[in-house]
Amino acid sequence: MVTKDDKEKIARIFKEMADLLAIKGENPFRIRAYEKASDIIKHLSGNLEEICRQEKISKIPGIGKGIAEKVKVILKEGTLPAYEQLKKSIPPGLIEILSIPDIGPKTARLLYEKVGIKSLEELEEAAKTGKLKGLPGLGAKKEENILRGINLYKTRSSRILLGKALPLVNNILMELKEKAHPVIERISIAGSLRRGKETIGDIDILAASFEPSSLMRVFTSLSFVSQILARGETKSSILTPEGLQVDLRVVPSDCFGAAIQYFTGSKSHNIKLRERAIRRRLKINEYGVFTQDKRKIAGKEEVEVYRVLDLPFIPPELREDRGEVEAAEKGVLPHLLNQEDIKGDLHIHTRASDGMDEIPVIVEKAREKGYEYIAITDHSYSLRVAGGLDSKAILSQVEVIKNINSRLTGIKVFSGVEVNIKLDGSLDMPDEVLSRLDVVIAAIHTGFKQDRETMTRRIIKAIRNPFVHVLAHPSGRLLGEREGYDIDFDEVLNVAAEEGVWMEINSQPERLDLTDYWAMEAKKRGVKVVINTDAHNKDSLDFIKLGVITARRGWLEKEDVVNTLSLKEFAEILKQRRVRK
DNA sequence: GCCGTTTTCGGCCCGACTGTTTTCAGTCG
Repeated sequence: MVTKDDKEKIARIFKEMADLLAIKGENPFRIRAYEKASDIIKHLSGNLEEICRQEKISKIPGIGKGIAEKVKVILKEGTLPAYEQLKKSIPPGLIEILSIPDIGPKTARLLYEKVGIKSLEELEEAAKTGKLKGLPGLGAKKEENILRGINLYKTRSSRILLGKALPLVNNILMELKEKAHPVIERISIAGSLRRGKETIGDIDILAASFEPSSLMRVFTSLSFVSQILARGETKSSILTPEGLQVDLRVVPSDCFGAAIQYFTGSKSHNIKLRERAIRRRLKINEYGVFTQDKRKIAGKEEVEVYRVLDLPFIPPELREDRGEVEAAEKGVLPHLLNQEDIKGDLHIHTRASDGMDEIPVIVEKAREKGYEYIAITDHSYSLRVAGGLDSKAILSQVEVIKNINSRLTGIKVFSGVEVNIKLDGSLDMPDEVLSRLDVVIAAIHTGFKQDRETMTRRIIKAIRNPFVHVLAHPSGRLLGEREGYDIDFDEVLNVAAEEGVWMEINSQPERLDLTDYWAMEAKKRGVKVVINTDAHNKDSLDFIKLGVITARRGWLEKEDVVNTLSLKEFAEILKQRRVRK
């Protein structure tokens, strides 16, 4: 039985091998091959053992005979001789010091060979006692930087949530524009933030300016700057007091398109484009696309870069080298859904359970957002900590909602529940009550640590209940806090496809669950998705944009998402499901 | 180690910044 964990394990082994080979000073292209293989396998869809058995593994671009063989060995033996061998020649503790800024493989090797450093602790000790300066290429300044880097590494909050980074970068942009607007021609976020990744390592900003040096001067003296890491004519890096790195790159405005393409990444997406350019005897850099006689044929607008490679514009959320370049080439890129396509929110809590607002307040906010409908889904009885409602309370809420609807025009409130899935997979509300609700969302809130088999059976039992419409936050992960449950998600999706149960993309910043990856897998199996906010107050309805970004990263189109339907269409779907029962 | 519109060898994305150099290596994105 091959699981997603096996993919992760193999990916980890290859990444570690890449790092160890780098420290050994091996051929950089061999190292990149391992890194690339690690990335490919981590994001591979389908059953890995099956793919190997059918000899399809070496057909995957980036995986050749050598790596394919190694994957098979790991699947069979659980480990890899070449990897074990490598670990003997280079202490694996060295890998951690590669995370220190300014220390790469060359420096790590130097430290190991000349000073015998094998771990981060030994590095810190050596730097503190001044044992580093005097080594070739290592002066007092570098030693100082290493110590500062270690401190930063230890204190630095790891990656920050997309939902936190977006408001933060808006503040930064606002202050920058306010203080430097005369010299800013164009400005945009770039990097993983623009691609909408669920967590962000650092913030990348790109600007076009005819006076880069004065823009840099303003940037490095903004109110939130606690440390300047680098300051040049075209690139500066600073740290915020929270230890978040913000990079600003400045280019002339006729290069802005090429630069924003370049700085948006991802790295592997860009490498793929550059390889494509080389085949066309073109060269891409952040200043433009150039012919062999150095004539510039694109660069002012991002779309031109794709156009001269005979590709349509590829939305930033897709640029992860997950087949988007190939899809673009064939003209089969998805028509990604937009936030305006969302017509309702089906997972909302009120003061009846653990929410902060009453239904009419939420309705007004929903109306502002242009919604045609919402569903009120408070917790069910067994979730006592959240003030869960029993059958009687839910049924009286149904009457309240009926009453509210009778006075509303232009928007409809559906009554529903977020029913708790008990340890054995049964629901904590009887079917006859569920049958009287418009929308039933099932979710796990307890017993997260069940083993894979038990948890998989539990969830499958819950979504086999004919009254359940949606599985909420299906993986249960909390970014930076909790791993998802141990489940066979392929199996769950297959059952969901059979039963016509929808998978939720929960838009809470720390959830974003389904993940982009599993949203894509759901789509492949014909499982519909619902994008909800799980709002506990009216303002949280705005989190919907995070869910939409996640859906876009999962290649979802309007047709894949149930709550893009108009009220009429959506009510019809609900009715059809009832008939089926 | 991977790959092929220069196809089984010989390439492999490209440039900025820093610190240590007196012309460049290492790191980073």
